[in-house]
Amino acid sequence: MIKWENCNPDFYQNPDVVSIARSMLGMKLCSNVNGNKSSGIIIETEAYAGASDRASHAFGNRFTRRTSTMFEAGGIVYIYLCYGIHALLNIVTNVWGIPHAVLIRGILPLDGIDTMKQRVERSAILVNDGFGPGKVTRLLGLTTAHNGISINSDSAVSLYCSNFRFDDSDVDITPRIGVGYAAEDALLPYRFVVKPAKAASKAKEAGII
DNA sequence: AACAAGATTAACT
DNA sequence: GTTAATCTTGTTA
Repeated sequence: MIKWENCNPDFYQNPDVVSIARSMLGMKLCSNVNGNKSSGIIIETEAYAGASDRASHAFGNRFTRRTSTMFEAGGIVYIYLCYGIHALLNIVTNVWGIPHAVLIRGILPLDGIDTMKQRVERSAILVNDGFGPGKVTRLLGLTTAHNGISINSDSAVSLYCSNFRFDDSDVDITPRIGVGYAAEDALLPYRFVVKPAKAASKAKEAGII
């Protein structure tokens, strides 16, 4: 039986955003919006290393109304609109003043399936319906209105750890998606993926599903 | 004040 | 494989 515990606040302060992105795989991401609770196991992440990373909105410490969220101390969410349609969810990391973030690109749907069905107007939720950064926020009911809120059990967004981990052999490490404009930084191995079908079978073995 | 581009998705052919 | 949908943001004038 898996026991989920509130993520330690220190977890978000770690200076190594790439290692945080890897260790978030297998953790449980929960939302509580208008009293509707839902959750999923994180199966895909990307690290964005702030000032030194050409793919980051905060490259060169660019500080604007939008990026200001990332300069806050780790442990809050950065949610922005992409292509005018999709809300993308990031976990802000590192200490105040260093704009690191981890983009949540995929979850395995877990709790609150009925709520998710309503949100996507479908009669069923499949294993890959949370695979894709815009689909994550849609399933969880998160929007840009949630930008900047802190991550804890009383918040609309919370994150939980357990002794469950995906093995390295289950994790694909690749360059990040859609950042071709980032010159040499586009090639960095900052994306971590567990394919939905594999994640589902591992979660089943562990008794999570 | 105007404009080009974007950390995407679903529905096409 | 291609493309439309859709709109905020940051940059330039």
